[in-house]
Amino acid sequence: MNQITKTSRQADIDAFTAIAHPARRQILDLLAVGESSVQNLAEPFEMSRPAVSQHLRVLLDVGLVEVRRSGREQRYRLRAERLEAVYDWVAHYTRFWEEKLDNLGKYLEENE
Amino acid sequence: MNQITKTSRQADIDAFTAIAHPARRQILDLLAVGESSVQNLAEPFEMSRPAVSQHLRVLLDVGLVEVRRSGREQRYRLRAERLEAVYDWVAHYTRFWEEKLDNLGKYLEENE
DNA sequence: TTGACAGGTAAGCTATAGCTTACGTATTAT
DNA sequence: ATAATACGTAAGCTATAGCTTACCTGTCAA
Repeated sequence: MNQITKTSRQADIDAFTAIAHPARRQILDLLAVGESSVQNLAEPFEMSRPAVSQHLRVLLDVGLVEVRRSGREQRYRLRAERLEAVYDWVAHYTRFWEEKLDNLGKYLEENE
Repeated sequence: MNQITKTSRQADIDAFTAIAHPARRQILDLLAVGESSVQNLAEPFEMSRPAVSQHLRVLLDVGLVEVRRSGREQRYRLRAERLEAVYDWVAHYTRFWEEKLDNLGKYLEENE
């Protein structure tokens, strides 16, 4: 369409979409341990390294990771705060199964 | 490929994928209030009713909702427990921003 | 019983996610 | 200088998500 569309990161894809793919969740899990190079991140996967790069790009676009250069490596680091919106959304639903746990608790108390 | 593939619910798509689409999250939000008919669920959306039906089908496939017939209505109801896996995954990451909150708390204490 | 209502599903289309291979570009090692 | 390493990105392909319209079935109302 226009130049901006071409060059800008697409901000319209959100964290929910980013974590929908299992490979991207796994990448985040790896980064939760600590900063890592692409090589390192790509190793556990069956897919090609460029494929992993593309997943990293998605994560970068939504701000779930950040990069810095270190020698000839690109070191990726987690930015978990961007998961907060997801957490907030799901957290609202916890009451549905926690209620049941409460009920179970009551049941156990009353039938002891 | 085979008959089973044709007729069976595809179990390979998980809750993460199901909640990736904003419309499906909104549907779940509506159902969090209470059971509802398709009509009712479809009303807030721009898209056609069949489109909503298809989203409901996805939610049904992953077990996030269940249906029962009531007269000529199909009443959908939330099964939020299926979000527990999602919750568990994201919850692990809360420490990343809660740590920061803790640090802020300490800072405030120490500088009061 | 005939029509209106509620909703699922098939068919068909478009856009794009996700992968591959091939190539370009920094950076370091020799 | 040259080769090797560590990436990113472009090009191109396939599969499918997500939508539409059209049609079908099941239920209640007249």
